[in-house]
Formats: sequence, C-alpha cells, structure tokens
Amino acid sequence: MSAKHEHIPKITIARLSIYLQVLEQMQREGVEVVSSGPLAKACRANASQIRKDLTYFGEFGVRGVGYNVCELIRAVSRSLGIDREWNCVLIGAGNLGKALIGHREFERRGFRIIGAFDCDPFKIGEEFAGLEVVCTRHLKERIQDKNVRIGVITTPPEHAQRVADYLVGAGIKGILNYAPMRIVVPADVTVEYVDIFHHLYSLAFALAPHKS
Amino acid sequence: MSAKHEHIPKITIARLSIYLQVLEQMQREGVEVVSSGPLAKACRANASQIRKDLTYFGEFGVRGVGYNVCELIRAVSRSLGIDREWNCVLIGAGNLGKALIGHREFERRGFRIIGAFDCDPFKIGEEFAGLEVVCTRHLKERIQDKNVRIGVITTPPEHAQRVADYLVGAGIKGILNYAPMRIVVPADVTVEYVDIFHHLYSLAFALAPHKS
DNA sequence: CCATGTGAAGTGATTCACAGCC
DNA sequence: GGCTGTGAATCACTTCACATGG
Repeated sequence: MSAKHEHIPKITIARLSIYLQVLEQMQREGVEVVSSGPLAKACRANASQIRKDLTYFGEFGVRGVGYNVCELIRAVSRSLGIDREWNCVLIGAGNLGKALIGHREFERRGFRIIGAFDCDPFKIGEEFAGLEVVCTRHLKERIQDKNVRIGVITTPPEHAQRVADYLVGAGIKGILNYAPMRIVVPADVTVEYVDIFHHLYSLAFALAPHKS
Repeated sequence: MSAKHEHIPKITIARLSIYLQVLEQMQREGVEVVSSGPLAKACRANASQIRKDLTYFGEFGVRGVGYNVCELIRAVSRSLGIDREWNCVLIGAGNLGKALIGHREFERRGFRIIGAFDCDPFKIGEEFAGLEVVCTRHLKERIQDKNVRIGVITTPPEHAQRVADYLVGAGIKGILNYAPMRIVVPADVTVEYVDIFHHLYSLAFALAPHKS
C-alpha cells in the first residue's frame, strides 16, 4: 500500500505528524469529513502542500468531497508506521528518563518501554512505573527475542556514545537520543536527536531584539 | 552586530542549535579552534552550509585559521538571543509540567520558570522545586512588572486555547506549546509547538517496512 | 598557504493552475 | 460544482568554486 518509492522528504514526515495532531483534534470534535482547504488553515499550511504530502503515500481523498477524518488518521498512521506496537528500551534513569517511563501516553501511542537500564549502582534496582532499572551490562541478554527495535538514550552526554554502542550491539536499529551529544552508529541504524532546548532557542530568537 | 536583515530561514536557526550543542561538546573536550570542515563532520552537515549560516549573523572566523570555539559559542548564543535571562511561566502542573519545573537545566540555560499555574483546585497550592502552583486566574496580576516574555503550556489539549488567551492577555509574546493542539494568537505573538511524539514517528517511519 | 566569506549554479521543495473525477 | 491529484512554474535552500584576507 504505502510509499511509492520516490524519496519522501523528511519535512513531509514532520508535517504528517502535525496533520495527525490536527486530525485527531477534529476527530475529538466530531468532524467527519474535511477537505484540504480547512485542514490547511487549521495546520497553518498550504492546501496543495497537504495534498502533495498525502499522495506520497496513496490516494486517500474523494474528489469533490474531501477526506474522511477517521480514514485519513488511519492512513497517515499506517504511512508513518505507527499503526503497530514498537517495543523500546530506555537507558539513563535520571529525571528525564523517569519522566518518560512514567509518561503513559507513549504506551497509548504504541511505543512500549519494556526495559529501563542505567550504569549507576545507586539507580539499579529502583523501580518506576512498574519497571525495574537494570544494569546496562545486561542490556543485550534482557532484550533478546523481545523484538525491541528502538532504544532511547537519556544519559548525560559523556555516556551517550558508549550507550549507543551497547544498543547497536544488542541489535537495535533506531535510537532516540535525548543526550546533547552527536553519536556515531553504523549506516543501517537511524538516530533521531531530540534537543529539548531547540524550541526555546527559536522563541528566544523570535523575541530577541535584533535591530542592533 | 547581529542579523543583517535579509530574512533568516527557520532551518538555519534549527541548525544553529545543533552547532551550539557540538561546539559545547568540543569546548568540554578542550578544543580551542575548529574550522568549518571538522565542525561539519561532527554535525553531519556541509561545511559551506555552516559558513553561510554563520554569516547571516556576522563574520566570526579567521581566514586561514578557523573559528575560536569559545568565541563562536558566544557569537551563536548572542545570535539566537540566549545570551541573557528569559523569565517564563508554566501553565499545567501535570506530569510534564512538573518534570519541566524540576529540570534545573532550563535555569542553567537562562530560561527561568518564575511561576507555575493550573486551574485544577487539587493542584493549586502544591509546591514543586520551590514553586507554588497558583490558580491560572491570577496569572496576569502575578506576572506584572516581572518582565515575563515566555509562557509554556503543558495542559491537556482542550485547555490550550483558553490558556493561550490568558497568556496573551497577560502580555506574553512567546508561547511554547506542549499541548497537542494548534492555538490561535495575535500576529505579534510567536508560538512554538513541541510534539513529543514527532521524533518517535520519524523513527517508526525509518524502521517500518514500506516495501509492501 | 589555508580557511573564510560569498556570488553563481544547482537542487529540491512549494505553490500554482487545471485536468480528472465524484 | 467542488475538491482531489498532479505536471509545470516558481521559489528557496544548498552546494560549488573561488576571490579575499590573515
């Protein structure tokens, strides 16, 4: 079904996340059908852009009518690959790690954190949201045969590379890196960097007086 | 000093955040001077791109030598507008809000959360990291004369618009919206949306088998 | 001599405009 | 009639290539 193989721009994926957010909001409000115009207005985007983004993955609309909200949510979810469960492990049980483990919304979205690891002896054995923190050394054995595809790094930057090596060694193919540190991984492993300050920086830039 | 007024692309701002992260890492490692080539490699970017991004804001390098790491960090920080303190308020003292209030790193970066608000009577009066949760109704009076420029929304989506209206009414010009909901604000107010799932979606997309 | 800063060339995304279809 | 899906035209960003200057 999805993805004609003509290279989909990263920014299209970013926008799909926005469309999904807005569509879910519309669904909650009881909207059944929406056309690209009003959807674009709600997303503060351009209608043709939405139509083009969607046609990367298929034809989901009805000419003269628009898109069925529920169907489009399902189609976009399938296009993004979030119409299934993804098992994850998290390494680094600090403040951020604990907050993520406790954030049940991830589970609701199909991202199940099934293991928490840390190398700090004071944290090993602690329990958060029903998950015991295990020594990072045991990562590989603990996730064997569990179909874990995603690793989340929430360690300090100086441990990020070592942790990434552990994850790669354990067969992980996708890494979500919250550590403020670029990491090196083999070409078949995807890394997404989360910079929790980026949006604050953008705001500061927008608000700062540059009129020197 | 900063910003020749020739429209700076949003994506340049995003990249500056990355450069800053990598430069700070280099600084921790004791690197004193770096040229655009090695910096680009560390950022997984293109050297001319870095040079062009930087020249939007000034000339920070020395021909034949490169960039002084400390000076460049200062220059980029000034360019982004994060070489100063930004007072913030946070509305929505749920899990996410509490995690942000407790995250002392924000303070270290100059983003000081000086007020926490919620409209849930069960949360009002609670205290996190030395900050008492106050009823949202008192937002305006509480932040008057405090030079608060940024508001952070961490409420459920259904309250986001109302909270945004409160913030705008209180004179806030920048909003960081963690709620999965688009909001409408006057043209002179900047909104940055944080979708905590976006990077997970990107990973899922990268890992999902589209070869149907 | 080496790396920056920068116009020019190239590439890729966005928007337009309309044919196709319900 | 109205809205989607899509080639064509436009616009914006990226990369190249080199003149400039320490």
